[in-house]
Amino acid sequence: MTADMEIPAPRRTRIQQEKRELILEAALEVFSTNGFRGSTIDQIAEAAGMSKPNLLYYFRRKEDIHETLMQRLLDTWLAPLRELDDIGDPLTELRSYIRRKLEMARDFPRESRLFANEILQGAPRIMPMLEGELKTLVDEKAAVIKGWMRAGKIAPTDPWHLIFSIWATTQHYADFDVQVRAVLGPDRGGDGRFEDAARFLEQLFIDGLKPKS
Amino acid sequence: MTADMEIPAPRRTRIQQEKRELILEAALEVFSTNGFRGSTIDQIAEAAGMSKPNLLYYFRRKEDIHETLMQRLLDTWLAPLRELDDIGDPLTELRSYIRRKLEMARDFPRESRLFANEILQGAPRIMPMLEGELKTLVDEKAAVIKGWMRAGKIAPTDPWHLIFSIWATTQHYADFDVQVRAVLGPDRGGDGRFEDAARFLEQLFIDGLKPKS
DNA sequence: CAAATTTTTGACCGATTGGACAAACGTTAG
DNA sequence: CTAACGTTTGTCCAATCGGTCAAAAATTTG
Repeated sequence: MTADMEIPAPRRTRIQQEKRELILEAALEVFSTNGFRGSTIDQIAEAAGMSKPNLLYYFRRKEDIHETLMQRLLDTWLAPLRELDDIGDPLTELRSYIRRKLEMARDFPRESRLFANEILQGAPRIMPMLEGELKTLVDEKAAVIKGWMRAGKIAPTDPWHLIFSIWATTQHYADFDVQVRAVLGPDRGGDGRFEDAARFLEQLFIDGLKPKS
Repeated sequence: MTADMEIPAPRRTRIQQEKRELILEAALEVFSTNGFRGSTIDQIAEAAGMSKPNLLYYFRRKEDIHETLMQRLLDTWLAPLRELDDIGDPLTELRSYIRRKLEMARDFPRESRLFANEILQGAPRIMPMLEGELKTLVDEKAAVIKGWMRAGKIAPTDPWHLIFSIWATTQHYADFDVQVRAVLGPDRGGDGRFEDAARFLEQLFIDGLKPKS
């Protein structure tokens, strides 16, 4: 595509695979909390329980780690949207999409923050993917949603901004978790906050704020 | 409070004030796009059109710039929420809050990204403010909103998560601007995207997605 | 066992970083 | 003019950074 693919190097040993996984796990932790430039190889090496030269034996450059991490992330990150399907009731379909995204924010907050960091800095490393793969997928799903609107199944509005609002509201609970917990306080900021959020978001997206009366 | 307040140094010259403003303006640009650790004093100095030692004559440490920037930010950042008032129609009041927040995302995207960067990294420098000033303000406004709900003016739901969702959806257009523009493409990603967003958000928050029928 | 190969490490390097400092420069007041 | 003060800069420094390298250690292979 835009550049030559990474050589599909034959990961020899299973041990080598495992060490690479170990490094990627440690790097996810470090990168997601400090950003790319804010993270050092030493930090990642220490988190992975090995020396810096040893880490560089498995990944030649710091960027290689980040790139590998980012490539994996994107697949799993877009999976929920890919599942959004034309079969079944539209409102139910959207409800489950919101729920899936919120579960991802709960279960994979580091991945969410890694992604947010990248976008915040102007997406220097994944811009082609945003304009290509991501845009294609969103356009496709926007068409599906537009179909639902034409069929009178959901209120007519802008499908793209609808998708943005789902991303924003759900990922907020991963990216801004510190703030959410600080504002909710010790009582309501516990594990229950995701269920509260799920309840609220469902109501917001389905019924809005206008009183029933 | 937690630490000794910054000494209210008597900013002597008006020229000195102006130079400090110049530096803060440049630092806002640099910090908001590279994060704190990703930014260098040299970058800020160059953006401000002066040499590094000269910059360090006005701010002794890199952290001082960031701290000053952050303190100013917080005041203006919470202003829209402070304006949320109990007088007037609740739905109208919420509508204007959303509009004001979206305008801030449009007009002050750098401030939004600076704040997002800080939160993403765990809010190491403003945690006390989140648990103190911010929580107090949000709790106060949540009480106002709860009053509206009890009066049947808006649908009963969780006021805290409502505020979160407004923050998330509006700031998304500043923090994830690159992604928004990439997905919308050249046609719809132009200046009109904020008006589209305003229209969509108003409908979402007032009526939700359920068809009128 | 021994040879070959893979893995790990200590030592090191050049570049960049935040910051210090004294000297030079400019401006203003007497 | 000149002394005092505020401003600017070139130079320097120690710490940290990403990354190299050769040699040691461990493991695999025959």
